[in-house]
Amino acid sequence: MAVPEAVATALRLVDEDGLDSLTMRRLAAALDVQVGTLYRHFATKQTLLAAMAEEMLAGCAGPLPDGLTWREQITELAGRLRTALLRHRDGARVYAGTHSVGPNTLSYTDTLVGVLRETCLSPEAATRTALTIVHFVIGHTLEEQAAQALAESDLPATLTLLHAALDPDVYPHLAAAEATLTSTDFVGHFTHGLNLIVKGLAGD
Amino acid sequence: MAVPEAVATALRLVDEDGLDSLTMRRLAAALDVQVGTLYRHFATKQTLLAAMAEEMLAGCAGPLPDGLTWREQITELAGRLRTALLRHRDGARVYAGTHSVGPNTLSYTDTLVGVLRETCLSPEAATRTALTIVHFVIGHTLEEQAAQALAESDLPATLTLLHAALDPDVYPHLAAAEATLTSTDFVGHFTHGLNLIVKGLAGD
DNA sequence: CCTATTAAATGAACATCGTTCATAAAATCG
DNA sequence: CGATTTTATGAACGATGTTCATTTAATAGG
Repeated sequence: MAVPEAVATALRLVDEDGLDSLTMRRLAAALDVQVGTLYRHFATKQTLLAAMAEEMLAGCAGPLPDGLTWREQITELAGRLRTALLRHRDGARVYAGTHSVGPNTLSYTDTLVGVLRETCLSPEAATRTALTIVHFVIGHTLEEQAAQALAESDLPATLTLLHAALDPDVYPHLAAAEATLTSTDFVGHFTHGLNLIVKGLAGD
Repeated sequence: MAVPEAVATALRLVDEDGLDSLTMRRLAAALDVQVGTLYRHFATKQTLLAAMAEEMLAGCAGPLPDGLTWREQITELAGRLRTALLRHRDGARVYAGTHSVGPNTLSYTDTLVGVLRETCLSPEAATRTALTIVHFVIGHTLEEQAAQALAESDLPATLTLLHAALDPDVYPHLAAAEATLTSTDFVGHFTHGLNLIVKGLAGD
């Protein structure tokens, strides 16, 4: 049994049945191996999940196209992280549940901080801004994939339940916001939030 | 057995031993009740967690002090959410893992959207901005509490491990960012990110 | 006050989970 | 070829979420 194959298979199982269905036993079965064998390569399930999180970020720090403004570079990098998390079912949950310090995660953060330092930011401000962007992407994608998961089961039920709860007398602003809140234009939401953050950067 | 007491007890158990140790059996024991009894009041553990998430947001939508600029109002509301999540151990994980549509969550979002609509934003932009803020707060607080959890166990190990991995030749910008990345000034990080978002709003 | 009906609590069970470990098979290498 | 190390096995342990037939408690009507 090879570790990289195990990680790839685990990600495939998550894609097929969701994170809650990823079981050490199921992974072992998919690898034609006994459960105990997995524990010779991964000390714990958390270790497995961390390796999966690392794998998901492969390529995210790849070279940026030439001729991009630094604003566009930031947008590109943030978009890459979102795309990487979206590529696998429950990807954001996997990533948020671990604290990876592998090379993919490190070089992604390094690249992001590097771009931000070019924008006349102090090292501290650049780092904090990088954290802000990453946290926003994670928070956004968590909710985006939660909505996807909901769409595969309860969608109409939850939607009408929410609609019924939205008494305009009690929640006047939510009533006006319902269309946007229940919209599935996640690209629009993501772009809006990211622009907000990037716009606030280093005037000029 | 009363539902509100059960929720309060569950939150207390989480505070004491962490979310991973919250078990239907342990909660039942703390309530001097049999496990099966819980399932007459909560269809599933997810339902329990959703009720806990709702409870955590109690008071978050309370009236805002007079005389605040809308920027200050937004900062105040975002800070309230962070504080509410921080008040309980693993609070952010509890909240991020559920999709509450209870009155506390609804009126908090309603209030936030309301403040944002005063800033000459369209209903759609106000809603998207509210989502951005909430997602940032959740992402930030998830990591803040993950760091807290780490601090109660592996802190030095992980820190030296990270330091060893930070080869300045491979990650030139991360090396300069290490001090900020490993800092525990979460208020500073939070304020920085929030200001970034708020600054980008409706350039008055 | 007694009874009939509803609500709530019990306790035992089921399947499944993460994890461990002594043992056996396989691979490596001098 | 034989010794040693690496890897895989298979069975087990305790704990978890959830279900359900049964019993107990509470409630309401005559």
